Amino acid sequence: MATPDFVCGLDAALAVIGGKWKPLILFHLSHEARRYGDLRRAIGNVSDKMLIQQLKELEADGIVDRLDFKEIPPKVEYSLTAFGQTLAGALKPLCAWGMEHLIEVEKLVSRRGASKVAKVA
Amino acid sequence: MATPDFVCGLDAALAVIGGKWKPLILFHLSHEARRYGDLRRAIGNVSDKMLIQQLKELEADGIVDRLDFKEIPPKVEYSLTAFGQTLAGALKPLCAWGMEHLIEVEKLVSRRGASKVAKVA
DNA sequence: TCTAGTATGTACCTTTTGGTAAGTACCAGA
DNA sequence: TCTGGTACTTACCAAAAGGTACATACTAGA
Repeated sequence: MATPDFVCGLDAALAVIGGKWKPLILFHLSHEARRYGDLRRAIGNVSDKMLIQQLKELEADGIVDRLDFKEIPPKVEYSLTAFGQTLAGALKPLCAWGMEHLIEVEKLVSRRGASKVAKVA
Repeated sequence: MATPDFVCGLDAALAVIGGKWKPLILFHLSHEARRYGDLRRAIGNVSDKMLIQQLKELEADGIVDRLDFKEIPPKVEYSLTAFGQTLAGALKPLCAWGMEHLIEVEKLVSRRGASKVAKVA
């Protein structure tokens, strides 16, 4: 549907940061502006396609700024917009929660993975 | 992978509340315990399969409590665990952000939808 | 000249996710 | 007896998300 009916704002927020790499991007950009390749190395195991795609979406959503230096070889810097900063701020408590309960959550997730493996085997 | 490498806690949190209906469930249960059918009507357009599935996952993750009254006809109540409450608390700022920027986000999302429709047509 | 690095695009495929429709066991009320 | 409501399950299917591999245009350095 093109008319989203967000019930609790949470939906709205997740509509923006939903996507495997977006939280990471937000996280890494919240500290400072970064060049594309720099960002990719920081995140680690992202494919170019994914990173570019998510960056484009975040850019379209007004979360990140893309600064093209028009140089050869290409140089592009990504940073958070003011809007993106507010989002990053709202994300902090959740991030803190995740850090606080990291071990529990890791256990939970790996248990899920285990049961999935067991099903396959 | 069964060994998740959460970089920023955000990942961890999203691993738990990722899923189309989980935020809504958290939201509705954060106020009070609810019977299954009650919850389903509150959320609106969920299918039984989805709601049950997500509830099971949240239960397995120790986020919600399932209280089976062992009655016929069946009566089951769902509520947040203490752990779930902490998560709901951490979620509040994000929820507030979503509410605050609801109009912008709705515009963004419907724009995405529009371009998608345009592509199809 | 050949390789590597810059940022990005694109075609193709797999996995995951979400959704529909049906069925289960049981009881109450019309 | 037939319908509807309780909570839940299952089989099957469609759509979306994610991933791999390759291509681009250009330059610097070996």
